[in-house]
Amino acid sequence: MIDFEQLRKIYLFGNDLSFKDLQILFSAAKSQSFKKKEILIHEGTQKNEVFYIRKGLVRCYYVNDKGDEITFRLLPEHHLVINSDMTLYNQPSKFYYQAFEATKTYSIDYDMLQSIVADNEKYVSNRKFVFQKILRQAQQRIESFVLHTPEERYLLYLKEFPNIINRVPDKYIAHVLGITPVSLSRIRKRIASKK
Amino acid sequence: MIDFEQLRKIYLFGNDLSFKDLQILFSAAKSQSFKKKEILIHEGTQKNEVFYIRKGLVRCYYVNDKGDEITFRLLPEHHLVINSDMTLYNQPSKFYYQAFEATKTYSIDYDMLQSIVADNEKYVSNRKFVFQKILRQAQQRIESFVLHTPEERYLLYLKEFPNIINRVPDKYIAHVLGITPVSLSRIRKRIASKK
DNA sequence: TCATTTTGTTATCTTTTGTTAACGAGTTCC
DNA sequence: GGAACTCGTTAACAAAAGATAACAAAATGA
Repeated sequence: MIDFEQLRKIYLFGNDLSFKDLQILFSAAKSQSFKKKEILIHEGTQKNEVFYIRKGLVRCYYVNDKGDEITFRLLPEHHLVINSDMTLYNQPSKFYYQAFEATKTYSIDYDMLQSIVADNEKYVSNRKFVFQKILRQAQQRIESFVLHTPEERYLLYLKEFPNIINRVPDKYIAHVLGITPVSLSRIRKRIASKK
Repeated sequence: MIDFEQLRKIYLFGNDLSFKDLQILFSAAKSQSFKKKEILIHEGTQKNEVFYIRKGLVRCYYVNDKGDEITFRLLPEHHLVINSDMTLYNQPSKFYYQAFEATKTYSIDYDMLQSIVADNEKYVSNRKFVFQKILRQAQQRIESFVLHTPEERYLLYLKEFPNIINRVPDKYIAHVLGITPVSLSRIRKRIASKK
């Protein structure tokens, strides 16, 4: 059974790609399923695979010197999982990317993707579109750190990712916001007492 | 007199662009000079001009509700000044971009740049290269907020931008790091007392 | 040169955060 | 069903940060 809503979302992820264009990508991509807690990208790996999350939620985290897991970002449906250390620095991944829910993806080797893109003008303009989308997220996140307090940052996150907050423990959100879980708990209490 | 060192830097800014390729760009770009405190991009502007800083230093800042100037980033030579609100959101600029030193630039209208790029395959691959460079900086900055303390963040900034710190007041650096000038002063004292 | 402004530091006080530990409510797993 | 683990909250204390003001040094500008 075809899930048209999902097809539409996938279609809208790109910019002006026809279904035929998407078909080329799909034929090169493979469909994968991950159980909860399975690792998509392992720390230290030099493998450069790009995942499109069809369903589920992926947690990107870093393990520090003390062995603590610091959640760096949370990726829900219709987001891309990219080994950014490989893509940007050609270095092994600092991060683990772990399915936090049962997750279904389409995935494709990064170099393969590049060569497909290079062959098709429409993909090139689409790449620009995707780059811009990623840059928007990055820019917004930096602004939230520079221009806002932790409390404002939390409220902004709630507003921007309402579909994430009830799916993961608060401690993950805390780390994403650059604060500790205890601190987030206090912030929540403070917000509640204001209303 | 041709400044070969500067030519080399400009050349290296791109990826595999020949001098002939650069010439096309140069002929479409204009050379501009800004005195200290002159504004390159005004808050609220919808003009989308891209500047390559040949010489000097540009301060990007935001004016908050109270009228305080919050420095968002500092851009030295061989960096790009981009109206990111226009480029990413098609919205008027939240920020001012101001020459903090006497500054010389090459500039070009963003849409013009896009059409030049679209006409030349080498520029397209170069655009990817520049996007990646910008993304690297963004990623690194986000990591510094999530994974490091303000003190570590300051030390990282010193290491990464040694050519900026002695050219601007510390209070600008403080805001870029997401802390107050008073707090940065204390951090500096703490660091000094450790040694 | 001299007055003005800007900048960095310091002090004081308040608020917030980090750290650690404890507790209870859920959840998971034998 | 019961032991073990996870999670959010709270408490207590220490450390750090924000806000504000005061002050001196440095930079700026007429």
